[in-house]
Parts: sequence; C-alpha cells; structure tokens
Amino acid sequence: MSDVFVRVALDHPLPTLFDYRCDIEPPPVPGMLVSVPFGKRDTVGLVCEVSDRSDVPSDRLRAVNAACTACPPLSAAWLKLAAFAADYYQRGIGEVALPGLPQALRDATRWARLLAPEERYRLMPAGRDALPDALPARASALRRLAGVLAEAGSLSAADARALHLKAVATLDAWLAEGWVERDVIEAADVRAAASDAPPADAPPATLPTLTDEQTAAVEAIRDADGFVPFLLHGVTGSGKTEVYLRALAGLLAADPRAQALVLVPEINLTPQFEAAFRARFAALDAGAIVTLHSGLAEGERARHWFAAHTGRARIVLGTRLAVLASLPKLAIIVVDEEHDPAYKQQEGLRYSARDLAIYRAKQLGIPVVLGSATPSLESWWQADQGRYTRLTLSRRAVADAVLPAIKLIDLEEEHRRGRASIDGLSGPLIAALKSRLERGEQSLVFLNRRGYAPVLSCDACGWVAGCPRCSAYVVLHKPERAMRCHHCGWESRIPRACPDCGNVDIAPLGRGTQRVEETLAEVVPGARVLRIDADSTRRKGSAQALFSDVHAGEVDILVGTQMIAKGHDFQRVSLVGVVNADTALFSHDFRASERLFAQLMQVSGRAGRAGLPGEVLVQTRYPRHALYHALARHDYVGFAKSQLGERRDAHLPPFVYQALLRAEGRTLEAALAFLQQAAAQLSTIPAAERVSVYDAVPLTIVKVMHVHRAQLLIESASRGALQATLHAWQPMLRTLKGVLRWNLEVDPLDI
DNA sequence: AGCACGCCGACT
DNA sequence: GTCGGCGTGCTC
Repeated sequence: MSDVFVRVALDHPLPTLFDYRCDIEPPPVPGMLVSVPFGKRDTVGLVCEVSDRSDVPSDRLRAVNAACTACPPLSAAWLKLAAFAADYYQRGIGEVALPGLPQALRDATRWARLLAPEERYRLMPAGRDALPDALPARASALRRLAGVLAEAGSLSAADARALHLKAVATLDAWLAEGWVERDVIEAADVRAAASDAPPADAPPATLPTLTDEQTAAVEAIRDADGFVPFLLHGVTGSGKTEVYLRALAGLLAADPRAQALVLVPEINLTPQFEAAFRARFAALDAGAIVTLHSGLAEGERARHWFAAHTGRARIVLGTRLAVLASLPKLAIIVVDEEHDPAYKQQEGLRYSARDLAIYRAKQLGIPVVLGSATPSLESWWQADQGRYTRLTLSRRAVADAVLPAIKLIDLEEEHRRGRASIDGLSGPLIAALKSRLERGEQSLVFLNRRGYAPVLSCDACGWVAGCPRCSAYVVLHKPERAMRCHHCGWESRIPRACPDCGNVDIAPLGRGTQRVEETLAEVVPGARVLRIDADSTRRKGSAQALFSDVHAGEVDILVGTQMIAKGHDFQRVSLVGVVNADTALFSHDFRASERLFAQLMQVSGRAGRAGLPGEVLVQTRYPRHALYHALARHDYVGFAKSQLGERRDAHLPPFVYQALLRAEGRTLEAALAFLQQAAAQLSTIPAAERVSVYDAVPLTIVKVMHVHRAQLLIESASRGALQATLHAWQPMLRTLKGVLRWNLEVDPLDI
C-alpha cells in the first residue's frame, strides 16, 4: 500500500498548490473539497491533483483532516476552467475556485449538516390571508419574518434563525395556528430543492411570430456543431430574448439533461428574465430554473448552486459570478448585453465573465451567443475577422414598432436665441415632457450623475467642497441634507457658509438626478416624478418595487441614471430625454465614447416599444459631434467602423492587449517609486521586448481613504508576449517593498 | 489574506 | 520597565 498525497488549492494569494499527506479512505479525487491544517488554523481547500509522491520534505508535510463527502467532486473540466482563469488573470487557483462556492462548503464544521435533513416552513393560504395583519403593528421583527416568508413562499429553519433568534419559535406558533406547514426534507433533496421559485408570468397562448431575421438566427444557433461563438447584433426591441428562448428550447428538448447558462449584466434584470424563462419553460418543474447572483440569501444561493452542480437545474440565470458555476451538462451559454462593463469584475479577481464564457464554450465545444444592440468593439472586431459568426436583427420585432426618432437639442443655439434653460432643462425638452403628460404617456429623463449636484462651491473665494479623505469633490445630497463622497462614503452636513471666507452665498454647481427630479416637479406641474438611481434603490428589492410602479402607470416622468436604461420594457414610454451627456465626449478614457454611445442607444431604445411613436431628445452643446450623428441615424455599424479605425491608428485595444499594475501607498511618491522599480524589472524579462511600458502615473482620483494610488500601463500586440511577461514579472514584484498593496489587472476596462 | 515575530516610542 | 505600533516573513 503506497502513500497518497494531494495537491490542494487554498483561497490565498500565493499562486502555488500545497501538498498534504492523506490517509483518508477512500482517497480523495481531484475536484473534492478537503479540510486541511494551514498555519495556525484549519481551512477548506480544493484537491487539484492526487499523487503517490510529493516534492515537499516529509517533515513539513501535514495530513488532510477530512474530505467533504456531501458534495460530489467538481469536474475535471471545471477545474481546468478555474486553472485557466487563475493563469490568465495572474492569481492562485484557490482564489478563483473557492470564493464562488457556497459558504456551507467552505466551512468544514457545517459539512455534516449538509447531509442532515432540513426543516422548511411553507406559508399556507390561511397564513397568507392572516399575515401580517394579525401581528401587532409594533412587532417589527415578526412583521419582517412574515414579509420574508410571504415573498419567498417558504423558509428553512436555518434561514429563519439567521433572520431572528426566536424566529423558529414564532414559526412553530404559526404552525399551531395553521398559517404555515412544516416539511422535513431529506438531505439529498435539500441540496437540490429550489422551493423558493417566484410565480411565473402566465404562459402565452401562442408563441410570438418570428421575423425572418429571428428565424435565421435561431436556426443558425440550433444548427451549430461544436464551439461556435455567435455575435447577435440586434437593435433594441428586435427580440433578442425571443431568439435566446427558442435556441434554448431546441437544445434543452434535444437532450433531456442538457443545461443552459444565461448571463445578464445586472441583478435588476434577473427577475424579468426569470419570469420570461419560467413562462416559456413552464413544462420544466420549478427547480429546473435557478438564478445565481450576489443578491441571494446564503441558503438560497447554496441551493441554487447545488442544483446547477448536480444537474438538476436545466437553466441557470445569473450575473457575472454565474460564469464560474459548476454545470456538468452545459450545452449553451448566452451573454446578454455582452458589451456591458458590469461583466468585468472590478475588485479581487478582475475577470471578464464574457471572456470566460467564451473560453468555457470553446473548452466544452458548445455554442455561445453574445447579444447586444451595441456590441463591444472587441467582439465586433472578432466578427469582422470572421472568428465570431454575426447574426443581425435590424428591425423591431413588434409589428408597427419602429425605431424612435432621435433629435438633438443644440444648447448653444437655445442660448443664442435667448431661450433659457431652467436648471439644465431646455425649452424644447420641457415642452415635449408636457405634451406627453397631456397625452397620458410616460417620459424618461436620463442623466448619468446621481445626487443633487456634483459640487458645492463658494462664489466669493472659489472654495469647493471636497472630501477630507479623498482627492475628490463631495456630492450634494439634498433629501438627506448631506454631502457625500462617492468614493469612500464620507458624509457631512451641508455648511451654512463658506468654511474659508464665511460667505453665506454658497451654491450647488451642476446637476444630479435629485436636482432634476426637483426641477421637473416645478416645470411640469401635475406630473408624478419618480427617481431611480443607486440612492433611491439602496434597500434590497426596492428597485423592483419602483420599476413596477412605472409599469403600473403610476409614474409620468421617470428620472434616473443608467439603471433605467437597461432591459426594462416600458410599454407607455414615448419620450426619452438625455440631459447631460457631453462630458464623456472629451474624456481621457479612450473607451468613454464607446460607453456613451452604447448607453444612449440603450436608453433611446426605451422609447416607443409598444407601437407608440418614440422620440428621443438629446441636449448637447456639440450637435455636430460624430458620435451624436451616428446616434441620430441609429448607425452602430458606422460608429463601430470609425471607432475601430481610430483604435487601430492609436494602437489601442482591440489591436493591442493591455495590463495594468496598480500600487497604493501612504504617499504618492511611494506608489510612483514602486511602479518605477517595477518598470525597471521589465528590462530583465526577455518576453518584455515585445511589450511597451508607459510612465507610471497617478490615478485621476489620486487619494481615496487617505491612500495614494498610481498605475503603470503595459501593452503588447501579442497576447502571448504579454502573458509571458506577466508570469515572469509577478515573482519579481513580490520582492519589491515600500507600498501598502499592489495588484495586476489583465485587460483593464478603465485606464 | 491571516498570523506570527520583532524591534522602537509613550504609558501604568 | 511593558503595551502596542506596523514592517517582514511564512504558511504544505
């Protein structure tokens, strides 16, 4: 009998695997979770290799504590995906593989309970009638429990306990009243049960008729043999979702075990997608469709993860983190709104879910559909090169729905003619808003700046309110009567007078959503104005409630940030006003115009979806700018062509590959010195001959929370040379000191 | 990342 | 004389 050694990945910044002796029977296999001693404590790791030997001296080897038998091992393909992501984004395998696993799996003391039967409380019709009115008005904890129960339909004893210490006793009391029922679910079912499915839309009596273009797209996807990346370029309202639904239906019917992964950029978009999928796939049982995103409660997320992992879930709908879900029978991946920057994780492991989706599809030999009205220039270029198959939906799918007319309001011209804007809202826009109100139609006002005003300044001495911890202005939030730093969250009361010169005439400068909301209420009398942005939707689930008010017609004018631009199919909106878009035109970020164009196309698409003639009014001081011209003609193709030409001339992505080294130091000098030493190291790396190195520069917001930040950009026309350089560079960087922290980002979006 | 060890300033 | 600051180093 020979010794068994396992090589284990730990959630830990070191890129190496750790060897352990293992005398557990039966011996673990790759993909299993094990509890191991690490330093002073025990931790959970992922077995990547099993071997009969180890290079680590035996006196340093320690033994595996236990293997997790409650969870079937992760597949070899999944391990390979994790290994690829770790390698590409310059991280340890454990940092990729472990954070996405259910919390219960990452804590060895909870493994036994995974196999124990679980108690679930299910709300009965009697309870739905009686609660929460039967509760005392002051019993907020009880009311909260009732609310959660009403929303989810059922609740596990463990989740209830997490909500409130005495929740289980309360539930038992309700059991006696006949308001709830208690089920005891055997272990194997607990891990797969998805008993918290929300109600589905009523299934349509007949499926919508496809346009010729939709039919062609569905057939192309259905006929795909092996790995085929599709770029589904469809104008807003052209019925991309219908194409996804049909393509999935075909694949799921062809193989009764096949799984589909559907990615959306934002949590807010999951409920409506989920409803559409449940309605269409009503023949599947409720547990066959699950969501995966960071908004789920821990227990729910674990159940959904297990449903995917065990193959019970046929459709997994989620945000970027779902791209790392374990899906043993994955047959197709859909990435909706593939251009959306939200697919790029902006902290920790900075992966692109879209790019990993493509890797995953290639690895498994399955189709992947990237859908967008305004594809990323990266994807568009791949299609130009013939590496992606382009599918085009050029018309709106609903009969009579045409693309909205996009008009530019020349603010300079308005000014010259003496037609003053009221607080940033031009005459023509106000007139258009009034006419919609009279006709009982809804309008949407878009501006990408939350808060009341971006700065508060003193006319007399030029003082501007800044954050004491960051090198940034603080934003005025009027409802809260506070100034808030959007970078660190610092808050303070609004000063009565200028703290520098004592002048009481300090005034808000510029406009945010709150201010526009306030102004609209004045200039469009009688209009019911609703604001949707990160501030008004801070409470969990409140976004859904606000959006349903809009759908129910209880709102005349909706004001908001990009949050209102995405996905929602507002039937009564016939006017979209864009208030302050110009700033992005002259940004130093070379991706700013791509993003602006995509945002404006997307928000424009909210107008006139259900047969009402849609109109979009864009206020600008630069009506002749090429971007607005392309926008007014709905000309994504022309815009992409000219942008790609500029990118090629300027040697920018997608024609080069980039990586960013960021450093944070107590002083800016320390951060810059670190980066300069790092740059010097590159000259000793052979692969770096094909890499260009830029100067180390401070970030635009140099200081956040008293920490100074700087970055160093490197790029190469060869992805291989860049990767080789990064691999050689990383260990050298570890030897440098003098900085609080540093990190490498591959394929950065914000530079 | 944690969590030690270790070597210099202000406190009971 | 110690408590504790965070620089440095290690984890199979």
